[in-house]
Amino acid sequence: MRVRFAPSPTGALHIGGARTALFNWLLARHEGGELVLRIEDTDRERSTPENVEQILDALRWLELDWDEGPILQTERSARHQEALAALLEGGHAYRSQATAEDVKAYKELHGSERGFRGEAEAEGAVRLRVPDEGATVVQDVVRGANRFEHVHMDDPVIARADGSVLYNFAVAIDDLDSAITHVVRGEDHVSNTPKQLLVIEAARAVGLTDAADPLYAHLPLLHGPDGKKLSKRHGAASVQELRDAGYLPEAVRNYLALLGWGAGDDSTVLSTQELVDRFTLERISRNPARFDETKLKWLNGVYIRELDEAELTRRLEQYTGRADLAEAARISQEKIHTLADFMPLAGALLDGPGDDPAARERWLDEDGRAALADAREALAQAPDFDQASIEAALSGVIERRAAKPRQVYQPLRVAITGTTISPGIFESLALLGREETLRRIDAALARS
RNA sequence: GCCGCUAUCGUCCAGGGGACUAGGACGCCGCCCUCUCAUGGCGGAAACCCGGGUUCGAAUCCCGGUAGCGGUACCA
Repeated sequence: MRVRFAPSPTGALHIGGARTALFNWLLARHEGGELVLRIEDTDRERSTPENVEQILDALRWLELDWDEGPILQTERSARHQEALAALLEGGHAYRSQATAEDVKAYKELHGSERGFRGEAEAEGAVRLRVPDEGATVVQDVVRGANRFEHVHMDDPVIARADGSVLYNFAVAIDDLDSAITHVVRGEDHVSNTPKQLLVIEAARAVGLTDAADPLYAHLPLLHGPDGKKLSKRHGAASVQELRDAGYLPEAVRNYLALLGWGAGDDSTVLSTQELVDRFTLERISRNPARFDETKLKWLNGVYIRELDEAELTRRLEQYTGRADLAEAARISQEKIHTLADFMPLAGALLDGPGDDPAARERWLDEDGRAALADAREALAQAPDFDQASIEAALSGVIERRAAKPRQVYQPLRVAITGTTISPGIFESLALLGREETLRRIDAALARS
């Protein structure tokens, strides 16, 4: 089995594209086949080296590797020209100067359900000759047989007047030459498929190849939470935005795999290895799915909690660009859902307290300050400053004051972090160390 | 307009003629745990688009409607 992922480099890799890449990758790995990466860069305006690099960058981050390529479609133009000439020569294609307006006029004359047929001319764009009779049936692994009557199809333009080839032609020739057995791509390509199949048939007729048609599998499209096209206003819409939002690639793979595919039982958390083991085309759904970040966030939290401390530390250090995060990472692990959650939670321990007036007002009133002063003394005299000693010292304070735990812990928390939200209080104090803890408490007490 | 596709909780995924009183997950609500935030545990609300037909029996098959989506480029 040979599959391919063939994005057009129009910028960052969209989530829909990432899902397509993932499904191809899972299929190739499941079957022990090969994945070919091809860049569809025949649109010269939009295809830049920077955009190509963005695609590669996204794929690398997702840890989806490929076995061949990247093949740049534009680098294959000699072969495309050869194939184009052969189709022209064999009468399967013809030059025509017909414009979009001409096509429209033709249809008004012959009925809108009647496809455009042109006359061969000496110059002009190249159109593929679609037979008047019959139909092309796309055998789709996901959606079954789709029948496209030839009468409804326009003779598609396969090369511009200047000779440069168009998408539907290049794709067909490239898939053939790469010996692709399964074309797995988005549903937006279904109506392109009969055109590509017709190109393949013509290529075979003129002896360009003797390869069989690839099998097609069209994936249901991905939409935003509102059912509309996925875009930036839905939050993250590209792989790089997901990375920036602090998601883990393994969580993204797991989540994306669940969009348009199910393992068949009720499992939701599936490691990449399990995904590879269980993935089949047959289980792909036909319904469009919505990309909902809340579930991804939950899943990401699951994966973060599964990381060992060293690995979480490594990821956080890479994400934040900071060093020595081990201790803070350890005490934050259970509380964060994304890498981006880390600094808001634990940043104050690292960089000094923030300032939340509401928190101060609520917890550093007269009672709070008294509790804080008591806690300061207990902490100053604690025999040790590890988590257990801190807890023991503070328990004593609570007992003496006949207070509720929070009446001591919250003022302390506000004193050392400036806010009401932080990792566990004992862990936080231990991380700060006795000296820094006392310093912060004194500073809070000295205020106002 | 024309061509094509799709339709199960708010969302994702199961169920594909009787096992459905329709299952799991996220989210939501409630309770428990608890130093905040989380985590964890327990419980709850929540769906077969509508109308016909086939059948002893339909969420499941067929037809129609409706809705949504894709395509309809000398873009990919």
